[in-house]
Amino acid sequence: MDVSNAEVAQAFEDIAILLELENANPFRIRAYQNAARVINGLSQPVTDLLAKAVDLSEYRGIGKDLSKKIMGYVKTGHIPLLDELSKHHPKGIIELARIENLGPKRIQILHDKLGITSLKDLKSSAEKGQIKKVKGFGEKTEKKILKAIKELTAIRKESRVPLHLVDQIARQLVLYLKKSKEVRQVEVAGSYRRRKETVGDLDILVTCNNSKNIIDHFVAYENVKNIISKGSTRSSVVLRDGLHVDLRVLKEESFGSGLYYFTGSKAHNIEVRKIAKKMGLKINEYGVFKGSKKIAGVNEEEVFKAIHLDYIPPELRENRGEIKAASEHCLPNLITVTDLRGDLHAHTTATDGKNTILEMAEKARELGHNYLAITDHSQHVHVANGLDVERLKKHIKDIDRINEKISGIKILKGIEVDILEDGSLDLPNSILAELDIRICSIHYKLKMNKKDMTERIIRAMDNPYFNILGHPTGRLIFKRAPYEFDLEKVVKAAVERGKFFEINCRPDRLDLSAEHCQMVQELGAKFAISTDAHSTMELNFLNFGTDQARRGWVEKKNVINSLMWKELRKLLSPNL
DNA sequence: GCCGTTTTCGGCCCGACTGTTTTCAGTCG
Repeated sequence: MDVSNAEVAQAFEDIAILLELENANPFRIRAYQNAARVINGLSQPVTDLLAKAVDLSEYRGIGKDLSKKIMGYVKTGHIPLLDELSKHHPKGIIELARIENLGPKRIQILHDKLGITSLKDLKSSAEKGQIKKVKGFGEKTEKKILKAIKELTAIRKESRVPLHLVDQIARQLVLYLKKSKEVRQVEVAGSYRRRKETVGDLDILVTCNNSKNIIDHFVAYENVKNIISKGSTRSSVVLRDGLHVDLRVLKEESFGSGLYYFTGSKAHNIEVRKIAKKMGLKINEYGVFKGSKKIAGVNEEEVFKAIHLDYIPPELRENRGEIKAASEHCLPNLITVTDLRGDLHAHTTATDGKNTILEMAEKARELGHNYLAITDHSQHVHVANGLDVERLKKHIKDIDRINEKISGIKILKGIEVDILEDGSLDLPNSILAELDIRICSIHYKLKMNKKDMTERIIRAMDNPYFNILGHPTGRLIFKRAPYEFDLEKVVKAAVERGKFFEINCRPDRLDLSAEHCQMVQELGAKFAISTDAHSTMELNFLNFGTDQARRGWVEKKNVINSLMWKELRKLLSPNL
């Protein structure tokens, strides 16, 4: 059966909820939650791994039993334990756990006392005022439940927001917080700081002179829709656009340990705290402690040092091997945005871009680029006014002219040429030969079967003029799944043929994903981090792709646009 | 259910806030 990783993870999460309802061993429950997280973080579908006879129990957090359950699920579409648990509990009970502040204990109580087995039941009981009468519940809880139901049906649970949108919200909020005279340090932690492609909520940390005043200032922010909690060191609100924001007030001597703690990820933190414990240390948001003596906490560097680890950049903190690497002093030398010497994918008014070659060139020069590749669409992409041979010839001359006119930057003559259904390229080699760079992308016929799509891409790579596979998986965040193909096969073919993979910086693409970056690098291939800019403003996107690359452990030596044009040029010459 | 420099049994990260209590359980991150 074709079972996606998300489905396997969901099944394990459901099992965890149902086990909680049965008062099962809490560590057994956690094992299912852990495994769900591990599966969600895999770079390849479990179905592929199993097809290659990979032993899933090699992954930390998946043991013999769960590995067997996954195999069974892939084979039969069922997990007997889940089926069994589902028999004991009404169908609607799992969705109850999605209501805020409603956990397994309270769900069980509501079930026992009021016979509630679904969201619908919950809603009607709350409306009738029955819930507040149950021991342990009260007026406020009942109101909260009603509100949560309303919100859940309004926005569903898919409340993660793309990083680039959160970026803007976070910047504004940080500026607002800094307006208060009480504030000394402000830092956004959480998955935002780890630069995940989507963010669930914002965790903001501050140090200040007076914690009550800063929390009052925080909840008074004009975009706050409602206040969830407001204590002496912590407050939680929802902004008008639906984003949850937590503010935590820290003491200056604990800022580093607090920042570390709230940056996460949770899986990373748990692992590190286990290590600390083995060393006889305790690590929490207030510092690293030996007995009652605090030995670190002012900054993150100090925290890492205290537990004998090299400094781990936030983007790597996912418990995917970074802790071991840090203890063995072999963390990757991650690419940074300032390592990049130029941009290898941009469009102009010749096709579907908003700015001219000259405008794009000037902006790229302003950004300090050594080069900018102009890579407009090829003829098959009619909707984008793609270039045919004649128009491309003229385009090449136009670029030559701009190069004569402008100094301080090299404009590369390029194309984003379509990979056609049969694996041929959308323009003849005779014209491709006149270009400095060729990005090859798929824009149509996305729904081919896996085998055909894999062959289509590899056949394209057989063309000596093929340089870079553009937005390699075609996914659009929240909108479109990657097309089906065997990435591993394609990477191996690319390595043999000297072809490269784009890390497309557009916030709605971020293609390759972090997990894919890691896998592609491990197989020995190299990357181009490119904006795919359709306007001068979008030339600023480089940081989003770089964040993604860093999350995928990508090293500077494996990014071709970290080279100056003189060096890069050799890598792009056709292998005839 | 997972895991192993306490290694095949016996542990498993840690604290804040809320609401309902009158000392704490439940939930969350």
